[in-house]
Amino acid sequence: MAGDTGARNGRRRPTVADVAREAGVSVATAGRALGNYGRVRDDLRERVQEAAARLGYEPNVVARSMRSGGTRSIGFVAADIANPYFAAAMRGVCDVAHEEGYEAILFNVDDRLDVERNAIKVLLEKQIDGIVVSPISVTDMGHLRRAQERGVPVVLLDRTSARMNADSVVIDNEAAAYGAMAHLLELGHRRVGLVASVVPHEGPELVVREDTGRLGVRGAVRPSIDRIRGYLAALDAYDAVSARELVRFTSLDAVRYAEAEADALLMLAEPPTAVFAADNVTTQGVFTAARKRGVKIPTEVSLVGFDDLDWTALVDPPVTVVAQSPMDMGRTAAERLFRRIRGEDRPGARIVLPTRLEVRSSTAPL
Amino acid sequence: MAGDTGARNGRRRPTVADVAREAGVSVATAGRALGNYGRVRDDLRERVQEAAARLGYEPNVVARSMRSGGTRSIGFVAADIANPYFAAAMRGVCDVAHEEGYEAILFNVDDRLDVERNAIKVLLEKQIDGIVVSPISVTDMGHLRRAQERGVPVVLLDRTSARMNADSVVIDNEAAAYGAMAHLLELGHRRVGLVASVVPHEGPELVVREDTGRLGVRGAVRPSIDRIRGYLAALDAYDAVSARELVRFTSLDAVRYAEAEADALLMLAEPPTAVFAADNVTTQGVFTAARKRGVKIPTEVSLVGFDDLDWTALVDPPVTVVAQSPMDMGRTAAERLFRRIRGEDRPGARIVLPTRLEVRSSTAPL
DNA sequence: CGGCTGCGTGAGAACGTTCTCTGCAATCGA
DNA sequence: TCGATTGCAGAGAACGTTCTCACGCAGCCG
Repeated sequence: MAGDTGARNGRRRPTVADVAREAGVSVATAGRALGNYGRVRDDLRERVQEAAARLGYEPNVVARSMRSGGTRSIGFVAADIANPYFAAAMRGVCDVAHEEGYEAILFNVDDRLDVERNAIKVLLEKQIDGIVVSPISVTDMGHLRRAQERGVPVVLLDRTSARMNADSVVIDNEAAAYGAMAHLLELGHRRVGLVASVVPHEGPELVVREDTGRLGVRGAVRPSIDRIRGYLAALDAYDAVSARELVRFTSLDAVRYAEAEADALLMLAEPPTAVFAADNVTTQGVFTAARKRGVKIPTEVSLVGFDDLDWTALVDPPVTVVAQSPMDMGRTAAERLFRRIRGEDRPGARIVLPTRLEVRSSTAPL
Repeated sequence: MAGDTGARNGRRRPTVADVAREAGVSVATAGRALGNYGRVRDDLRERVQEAAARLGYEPNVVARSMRSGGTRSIGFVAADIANPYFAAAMRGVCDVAHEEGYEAILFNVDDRLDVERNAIKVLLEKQIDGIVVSPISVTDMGHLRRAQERGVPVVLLDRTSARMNADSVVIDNEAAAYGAMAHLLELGHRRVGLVASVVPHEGPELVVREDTGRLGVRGAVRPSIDRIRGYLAALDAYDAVSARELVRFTSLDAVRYAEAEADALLMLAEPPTAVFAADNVTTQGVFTAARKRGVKIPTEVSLVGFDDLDWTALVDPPVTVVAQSPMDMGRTAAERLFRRIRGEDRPGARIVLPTRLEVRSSTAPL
């Protein structure tokens, strides 16, 4: 039985030609009977199907793709599939693909633009029918545009880009952040810190506005930057402290950087009375930092996080978070993609899914 | 710009023939120059490559697969990709695949055997080169064996089956469970509950042994059953209470069932002083149930869980868990798969990766 | 100078499917 | 009864790549 674990054994897989010979008909007829196209007399169809069953015939999808040009598979490209956000999105994309009779091919790009470019290239070579991508950069998208020019539809997940005419599925990051901040500010907090993950070379630029002396932010339209924008807008609206030292950036990949930044924030001479963590990695970082330093939540510092992951409800105290639904986002993105694949051709739309502020016990009045 | 979002535009993608014509050589030569096989004179190779660049030629992988028979992609089939365990495993599989120049196609089967069978069928039709699968059933594996017979190697993840000659990558579930239990029993606990997820129709059968009156378990070699076995073995070794009412089964999909079972366990007239949760879903269920009922961990009940997920270290108290590394398991499985794909042909091996008992604060002396 | 070797090129087949086109036979209307 | 029409089978091309084979040419040796 040693030779049975997967080495090709001699017997060739039967093809349409084999079935045709077995059934005593032409290849064309066998093909029609098996592939359900054209017209075949009933008795012949049956004879062919019996022959196919006898030989254990299974169609060769590669050959089919070769003729048809389509592969009935789509690509999903994301920064890190082990991140619960993307895992859930992937799940949504996958489900819709299967409903449509398609398969999903997965690419992990680890926040590296060159890897993303290569992923798109490989997907195009594989003659994929469409791509759902959460692009690393929203400015450098030549590779995505090339896909479109090749006739392969692209849908952006969690990002929008002005440089591309494509559907995108996002949440209103600025409004969500504003809502989270409003909650803290209504509770009376006036000194609120921010910890946000940013992409190194596309990081936001914090500026001091000349007229008011308050902070502003410049940079492309990205989730993190929009959230920062919402944070600053809320500070302005409520006339709260707008200070550089209260704003902390980390890179997205590691929790421990987030934890270090959060720690520095909490240890300021004049520390914030509340913190808004702009994504799930920093949320975990702030929570951990506070616990390690023995800073009590919410009595000493209030916390609003981002993303309703399991743990945020399990910890003590449960964390108030901005909840979004990555699985729905994945589903929606895939649905839009299939509309394009079916030939719908209209200008790219920006689809905004709702968020919800899940108020729990990590926030309290000042 | 409305026509630019993905609809096929007239221009056909250039093929080797186009490049050959442009370079003024034969198709064969162009193919050799582009595909890096055979021998081509240097000046011709250059001319071809320039022509290819000029036309924007990109190889058609489908046509290549058609000739070669291989697709340079592998399939990954798992119950639920949104489950952190499988997401991490997927990550490992994906990484290795990319290192080897392969892609991974993902299938979610939602704990349904018919869906799994169909997934395997589709993967075979797609001429996939190999499959990593965490099969739902360890007895009904005809579909997996058929894949092997077709020459497609299969590696089992997190499961072993006596009915199949395939590599499998697992942990020693019985030993891991025994170790977790030994920890509790050494702390003096003698009345220890168990909550485990099982697959409905393949569930373990709990039996009372005639000689000793103590519990035994019958059933296929599955993670959950092996863990139950380890639990019972430890009870016997330490002469602890072996009682039916202390053993609770739930189905794998929902946390709330686990929570209900855990609740029933904690509310027994004579409740356990410690609980072993045999997987990550039940761990969360037990933790939540205890909190909702106000049962203090570890003072009123000690808890050992399974799987070192983020939240287990973040909650209060941090949970003692059996830690495994699904990402390594995914990597290892993929590595074995590629050895088979490269032609290695030897009897299937059972590869056991280590586990570690991560002792935290949810366990205390009786 | 003829045969041998080795290199590099081109023609053409092959992979397995689907689709187009031709042709045959039966049916129908005039 | 004849021509037009229809239904259906079969031959063969096409998809784009890779591989096999044959051939031409140069260099070498006997």
